[in-house]
Amino acid sequence: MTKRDDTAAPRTRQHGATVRDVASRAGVSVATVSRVLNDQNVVREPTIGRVRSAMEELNYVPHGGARSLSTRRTNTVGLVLPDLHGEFFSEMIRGVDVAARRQGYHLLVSGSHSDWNEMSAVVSAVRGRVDGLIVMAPELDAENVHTHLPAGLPAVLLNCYATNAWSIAVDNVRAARSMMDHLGSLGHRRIAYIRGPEGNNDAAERLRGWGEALGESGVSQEKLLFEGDFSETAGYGAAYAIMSEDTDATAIFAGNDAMAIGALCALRELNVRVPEDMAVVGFDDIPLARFVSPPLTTISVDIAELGRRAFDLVLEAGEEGSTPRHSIVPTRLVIRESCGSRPSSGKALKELSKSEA
Amino acid sequence: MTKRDDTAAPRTRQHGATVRDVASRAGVSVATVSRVLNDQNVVREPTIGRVRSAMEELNYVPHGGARSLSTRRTNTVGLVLPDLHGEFFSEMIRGVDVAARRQGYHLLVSGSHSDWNEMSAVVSAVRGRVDGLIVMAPELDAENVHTHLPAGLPAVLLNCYATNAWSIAVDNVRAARSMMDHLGSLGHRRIAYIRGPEGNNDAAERLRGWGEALGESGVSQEKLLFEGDFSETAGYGAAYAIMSEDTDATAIFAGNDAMAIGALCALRELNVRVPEDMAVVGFDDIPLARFVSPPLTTISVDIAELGRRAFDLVLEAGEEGSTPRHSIVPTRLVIRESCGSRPSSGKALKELSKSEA
DNA sequence: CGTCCAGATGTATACGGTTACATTCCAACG
DNA sequence: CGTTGGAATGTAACCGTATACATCTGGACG
Repeated sequence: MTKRDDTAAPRTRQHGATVRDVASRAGVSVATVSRVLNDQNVVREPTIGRVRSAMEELNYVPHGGARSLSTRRTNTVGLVLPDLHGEFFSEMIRGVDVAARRQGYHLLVSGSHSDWNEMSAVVSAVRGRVDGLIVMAPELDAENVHTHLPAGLPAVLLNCYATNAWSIAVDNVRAARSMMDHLGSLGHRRIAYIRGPEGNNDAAERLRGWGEALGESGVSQEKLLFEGDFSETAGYGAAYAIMSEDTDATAIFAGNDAMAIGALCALRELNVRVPEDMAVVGFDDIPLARFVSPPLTTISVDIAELGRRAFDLVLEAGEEGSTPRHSIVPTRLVIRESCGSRPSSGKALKELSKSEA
Repeated sequence: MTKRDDTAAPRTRQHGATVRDVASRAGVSVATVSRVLNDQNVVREPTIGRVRSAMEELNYVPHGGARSLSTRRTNTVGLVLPDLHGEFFSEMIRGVDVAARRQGYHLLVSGSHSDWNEMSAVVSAVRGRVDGLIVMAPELDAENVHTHLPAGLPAVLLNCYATNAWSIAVDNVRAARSMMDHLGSLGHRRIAYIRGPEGNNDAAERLRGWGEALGESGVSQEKLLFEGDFSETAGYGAAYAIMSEDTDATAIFAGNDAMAIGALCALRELNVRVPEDMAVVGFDDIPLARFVSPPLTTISVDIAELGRRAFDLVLEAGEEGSTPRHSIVPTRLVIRESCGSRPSSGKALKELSKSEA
């Protein structure tokens, strides 16, 4: 293999020009070209001009990958998700993207992982492509995720508490309790709960919030807890169960909006009026929530904000000598009509156009 | 600067082990390690074993960036979008992600670009980080986008026709015509249209489909075309205009579902029954479409499929000697109740649970 | 027993940048 | 006019991997 001749004209090739091409064209060294690129103010004006026009003429675009190898910084964060379906993930991606762009970072997204093996493979595959990772593995044991992450790669766990690891989560417990407070203030004491799937972190915490609040008001969980898996059909079935069993419940708290909407369907079929005969509330504030009848009282989670903060945490985790921190993002109680504390209006469009402003 | 000593034990550093560390530990050369990595079947079994266990012991993970620089392949595609809000982009990302993963590719996402300058900056910044690009620049002149893309980087334009450039688009014209056919078969002749924003490709093509079909049935567009910008409020306003002016329209075809839903709200306020007094149809089949009352007849676009195909096109565009091709993804007419060809049932849940199966 | 050959392994360069250190240049100063 | 010193620029060593080519190894063969 012949040694490369730097002074020759650019070789014909489909790949773009390099610093060396620019250097020889401008009659300077590669170092100078690099210095102009990263505009350190050490190059004299006339030289800068020569280099700039050489870059122009050759249509030079820096090679990000090569730069990364040299600087050991990719300016990219990875976002590893179990799935990409639905509003949650889309908002999450958007939040991270916004924060990343603001700091000049790129975003590498990877979704659709059914198990940790697949995730793990991806997590390995991105070494050298990202400076840090945001990982969401809701069904996995928090401590394990942490130890399975490549050492030295800053990582933030999403919706997942773990000692000795960076993480960020929605304040599910407090949110559930605030919903319980609200229902309590409306006079509800026996509040049935439709829980999310076993092993899901969010589900567990929301359940805990409900249970704690219920206990403090002196009501036993017995007969008030119903199985669910976050799907509409689960909520539908649970509502039927709640109405057919002897629960004395006056309100239904569903672990997420999808189940709440399923419950609403069931109650309508059973001719149970909402909220007059039974209050129904959900969790998540999905876009649909304001359109169902009656509009659903729920907990709003600013998911994009979650994404933004997660990104900031990754940067923080990447700083030398920083120690793991757990961040919690607050939620907001959204009172609509399904809980009975607000008169029915039936105008979804109003709220809709407001939210667009 | 001292020359690196390959035979020494791995230096302490926060960055992971390299091929050299593995090589010296296994008592072989870096070339052999590399060969084991890319398992070419040229290394003898005992050697493979030594290398493998050395990798294990050092917790070695290949450095993707370095590998890319060497092989000139990143196994990454870039997805450049104007925005990340909403179902469309989320599904698009999902579609591309699925297709990419299947082929062992990573996905670099970039959204939230307000103008072409921002996009252009990103497109440049990803040189050396991606093997190809999927670009959506709906408001930009197709020919221009193409010429502004870095030469030699395979790129596929989304929803954007351009001669001499790879592109893929939804078959808006045919879809709009099929909707018109359907309305025609229900006896509608004077069909009002609420258009999307100027300069938007989808909007223009859907409008064309409507106009052509209308013309062929001998009806003038005069008085039947209404302004809109794809927002609910625009549909809301347009419906008011349609009802107050002397149009004789028996059906409203909105350029997208959001406007159709806005129109439904307006008609309800005006006590116009849908579909008895006025048929309303949309375009896109957003999730909400089946939940509004009455459920909306619309055009379903398999956006994830669009994404998958776009990815395949990028790979094709990257092949040596391939010539630009334009791909079109088909749509599906979804008949619900708002057009009047189906009896009202009021059970959204049925369709919902079916779609989950 | 020397030769030859194929298969296994090693050496060194390239990928496209950045940057520590070396060198050059030139004006100011003794 | 020789020195000196700081600014501008050049040289070459890296970043971590892949791979063309060189070298080595050992068995088959004459």
